[in-house]
Amino acid sequence: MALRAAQRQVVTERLAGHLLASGLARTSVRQLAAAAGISDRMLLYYFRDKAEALGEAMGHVAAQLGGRLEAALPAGARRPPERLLAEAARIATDPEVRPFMALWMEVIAAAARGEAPFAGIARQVTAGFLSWIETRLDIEDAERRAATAGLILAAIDGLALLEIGAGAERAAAAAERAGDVRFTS
Amino acid sequence: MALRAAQRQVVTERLAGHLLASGLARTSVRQLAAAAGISDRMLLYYFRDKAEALGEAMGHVAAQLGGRLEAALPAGARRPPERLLAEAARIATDPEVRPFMALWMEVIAAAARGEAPFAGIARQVTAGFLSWIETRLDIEDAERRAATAGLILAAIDGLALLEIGAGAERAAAAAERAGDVRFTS
DNA sequence: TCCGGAATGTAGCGGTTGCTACATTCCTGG
DNA sequence: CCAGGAATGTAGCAACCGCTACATTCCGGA
Repeated sequence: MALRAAQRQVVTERLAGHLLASGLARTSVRQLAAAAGISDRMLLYYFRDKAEALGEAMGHVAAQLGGRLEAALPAGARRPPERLLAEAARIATDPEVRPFMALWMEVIAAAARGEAPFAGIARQVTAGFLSWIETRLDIEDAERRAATAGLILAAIDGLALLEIGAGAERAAAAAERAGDVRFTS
Repeated sequence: MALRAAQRQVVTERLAGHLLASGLARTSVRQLAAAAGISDRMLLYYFRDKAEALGEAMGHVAAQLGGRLEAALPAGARRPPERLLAEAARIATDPEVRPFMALWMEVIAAAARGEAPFAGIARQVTAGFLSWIETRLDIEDAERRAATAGLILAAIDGLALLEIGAGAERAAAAAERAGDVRFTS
């Protein structure tokens, strides 16, 4: 039966929604299954193990975020780093994007702890972000472009962190201040 | 007996060392006790519960970091934001400070997940960082100074995140690029 | 209609979690 | 020297963890 594949897809989408809503807090097999509206037995029928289920769900989340980013800031046009930083900061603090950033923080922390499968996911998503930024940056020198992309990504992630530790208003003020940043040379 | 208080202090210091070395990965009561060289029974004799033990240990870590920061960049002199950003980035990527930043990332993520006692710890430490930065910033307008401090803290935290997701070299390149940043007005 | 595999339920295994009841030893003040 | 609290050990509880063996139900093709 292809029923299994179809159900698996449905479950994956529900898991992605659950992760965006609840983060990595409630991610035991039983809790994930409950969130998807199935039994834990079936979750491990659709997926080999917990890591595979989380990996698929995170992949779905990443694809979702990718679509949003593409819509908000289409490729093609290359921007000066100042403008890209300001626009990226605006996007990252957008209420609709906030759940993605919050989840992203947890994934990175789990990766830092060495938890599978998050270490791989973190490297993959980070590389995607960096490439996304680089292709929108009008800096010719590749090395400088890479370093600038890294700094911009750091600023964006840092703003998300600041929001957790100091509240949304403070993060918003800092994001606005990012508009005053200029890059020499 | 004052023995209990003395032992509690020793245990607190050992727990702090363990957290710096291993992060929040191995923080079950039994694992914490083993790291401190005592039985789990005694850990919960010195501390009311796991949260209190972690709270005390994190407090000790924060104090340690505070001392290092004070030594590296004494208060008194106020610096332009560009210089402070560059110096703070240098300190944050210092190998001796790296364990603190790694642990800090995990605490923030745990706070985002709402885990006690990390939510409170995160707010407290973030406020401390922001105040530390503000008192070293030679910007007169209080609002602008606060916003700038937030942005600098975001950049530093973001660099630590980048190190996790993209490796130390990439983070170092981005940190160096931070030296090219200028603030208008 | 019945056979066989897909789909699903039931029950449980061995392990870890935070925490505690109870017993015992240690040490000090009177 | 002994009473009594401080300090410590032993054992275990109930809940949860990821995962699986086994039984059962469902359903389409021959």
